[in-house]
Amino acid sequence: MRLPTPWRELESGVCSIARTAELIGQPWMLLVLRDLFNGVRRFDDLAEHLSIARNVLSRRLAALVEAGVVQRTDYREPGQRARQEYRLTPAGWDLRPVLLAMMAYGDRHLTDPDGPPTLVDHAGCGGAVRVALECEYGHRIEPDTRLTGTPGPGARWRSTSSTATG
Amino acid sequence: MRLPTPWRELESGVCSIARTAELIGQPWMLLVLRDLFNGVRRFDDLAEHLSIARNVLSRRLAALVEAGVVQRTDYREPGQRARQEYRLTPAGWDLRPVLLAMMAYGDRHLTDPDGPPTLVDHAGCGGAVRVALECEYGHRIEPDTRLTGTPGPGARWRSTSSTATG
DNA sequence: CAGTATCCCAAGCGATACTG
DNA sequence: CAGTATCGCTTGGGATACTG
Repeated sequence: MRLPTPWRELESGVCSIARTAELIGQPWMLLVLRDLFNGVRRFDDLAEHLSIARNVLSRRLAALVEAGVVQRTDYREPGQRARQEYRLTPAGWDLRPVLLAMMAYGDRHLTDPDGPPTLVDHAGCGGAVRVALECEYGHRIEPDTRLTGTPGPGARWRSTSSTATG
Repeated sequence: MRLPTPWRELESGVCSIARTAELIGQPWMLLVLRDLFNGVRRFDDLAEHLSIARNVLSRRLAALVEAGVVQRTDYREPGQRARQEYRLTPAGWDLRPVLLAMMAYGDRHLTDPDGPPTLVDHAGCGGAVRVALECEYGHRIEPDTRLTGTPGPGARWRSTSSTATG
């Protein structure tokens, strides 16, 4: 089915996916975030673990700080000299579902036959963590469940009959 | 806290996030996927709507096909000549949570004051769709809930005390 | 309409060297 | 240890032109 031109009205710039992609779609960004979620906090540790050029890492961290995803802080361990660390902000933690959804996809479709390299569990009870879609009325959304996209308050586009995502 | 060197054992190559990032982290990829989810299926429509160079789009679609995310099919509308279309495979639909999680982040943190540009609803009941984290025993995972990462069957790294993601 | 081929050019990665 | 500055050099995007 040929989509009507209204789609043209949906500028990439006012799309939440596009805006998020602008941030996390940069090279290295997702891996930097992965390491931050995993508790790596120091510049040199990130640089070494990722084997990323230091100037690139510097730019990426700056972008994360500017986006409010990461906070740079000075701290001092007792008896040691001052150091700096990069720590996710609450906004940063809101990216966790993105990473976990990516991990779920990779585990399912891109993994060696022996199985997933990493298991993530709920620290409280040890249960495996899943990413689930649901609607506000509590219905589970299965992979093939139909979704509809409609213009929201900040929209610059008109409605179409198309589905799935926006 | 200084992470111990075991982290070095976690090659990026055997990380599900890294592998998924290799696919969807390429420039344009996320926007191509967004349009595919939204029902855009024809080469020229994608090229025009995204304002992407045609050769780049060609490469991206090829990568998606090779990854098994998209299937290229010939079809013919009655009375029309044959056309081709790109359609998400079931594996492709498994990327929907990634896109929706990105959208949720963008809606919350990167949106203009007037609100989100697009609303996604459960087609059955009209309820707004949310991305939720939960553990296998049904506990909700809030943004700040602690998670633990441990080596899985396909791991090439040793355990650490670190948390959150793998 | 649906691509592929070719070219040019800039962005930006990586390496290295340098400062607090 | 934690970065910034400089500098090639390559990758790869964009425009254009060309085929089924």
